[in-house]
Amino acid sequence: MGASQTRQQIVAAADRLFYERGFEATSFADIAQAVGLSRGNFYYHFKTKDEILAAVIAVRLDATRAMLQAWEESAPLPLERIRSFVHILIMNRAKIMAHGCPVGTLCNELSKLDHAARGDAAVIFGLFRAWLARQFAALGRTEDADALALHVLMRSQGVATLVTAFRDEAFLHREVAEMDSWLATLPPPASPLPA
Amino acid sequence: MGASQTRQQIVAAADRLFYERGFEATSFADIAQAVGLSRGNFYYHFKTKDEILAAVIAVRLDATRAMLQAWEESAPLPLERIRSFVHILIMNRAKIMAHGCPVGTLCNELSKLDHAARGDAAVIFGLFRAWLARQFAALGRTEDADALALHVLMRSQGVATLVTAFRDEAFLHREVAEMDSWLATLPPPASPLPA
DNA sequence: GCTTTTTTAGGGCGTTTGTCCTAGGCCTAT
DNA sequence: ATAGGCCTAGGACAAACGCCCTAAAAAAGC
Repeated sequence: MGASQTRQQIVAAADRLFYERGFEATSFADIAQAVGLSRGNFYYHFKTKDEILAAVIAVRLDATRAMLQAWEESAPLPLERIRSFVHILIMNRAKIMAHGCPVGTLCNELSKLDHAARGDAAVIFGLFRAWLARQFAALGRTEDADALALHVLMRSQGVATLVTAFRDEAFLHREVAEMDSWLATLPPPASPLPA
Repeated sequence: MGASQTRQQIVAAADRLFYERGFEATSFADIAQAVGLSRGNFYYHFKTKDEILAAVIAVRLDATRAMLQAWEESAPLPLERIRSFVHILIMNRAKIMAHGCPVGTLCNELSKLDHAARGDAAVIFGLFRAWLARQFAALGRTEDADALALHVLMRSQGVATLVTAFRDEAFLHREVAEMDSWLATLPPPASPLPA
């Protein structure tokens, strides 16, 4: 098997395990076993655990960029695009209920560990933030586009955290519906903030 | 030194370390060192790590109950009481920026570990939820009191997560102000949801 | 077909983990 | 003063951790 293929498999397995179990709780052996590789062979592909983390973050960045672009291509209107973002809460509800938001939980963990890659993980949030801000700007909210973007991001994170804690799917649907109707009452007018 | 005093010191140190570094990342040795005790001596007070976790959760439950009661005693109006809750975001902003919300991050971590105490940690959230619901009910929102409670809880969690990721204090103050004005426009009327 | 490079398996390095035991110091009560 | 129970220190335990080396297999280039 080609080295780059093995590398991709390792990163894919690490990506999944870091999400499901957390970064620290996932060991070299866990990832190796998931890929069906010997632990020792790992060293050939990744010298340190931080190197794997960096690769996982890189692949998540790429995946996020691809997702954002796909949303932009499948939905012409900014409002629809923002809804695409909000609705990942519903699409991924099973995983979110079990393990939370992949981005939020990773950022939290790396913050606690005071890990060097802490900022890199936050860049994934930055991607969503900038993309959402562009959509709000396209809606005419150029003044508070970034604030609105953070507001939407904040709501998603809050819903993800509570859904993980309470496993209450009805709450998730209620809050998504609430965000939808909030978005509907939002358009052009540029008042100080949401309201 | 009395055993119960030592026990309290251990729990206090574990409480702090679990918050700052996370549960898994904190070792017996870390806690022992923080208290100035030998690692081995630990076994006399706590047989297992899970036992310490249970004690920490218990102490957090008590602290939360005490805090909620204090808010109730210092503020006669339900709206003021809810504001007391929202404003812990500002009061604890430094710690939240560094380590997130103690409750939310613990719930997230225990979920990933599939830990037995997972549900116990969520009970802390339940305390806030029930208390907030009572305040909303006192405001006349008996129908959707629980939904409103979860909504406020959700916002706090979202703000905490993003503040940890972006370390953006201005965002925190903006969202708290937004929650304040949302609360102000809320009172008696019983519409389907926030708005 | 042979040589060279890439990829693999397996084991072992030292350290740290959670857990547990035991010997002894301290305080109290008699 | 002495006996007893509470508390502590220090270390030992197997297991697992991240990390590293070496030799063989697989693949590639000539």
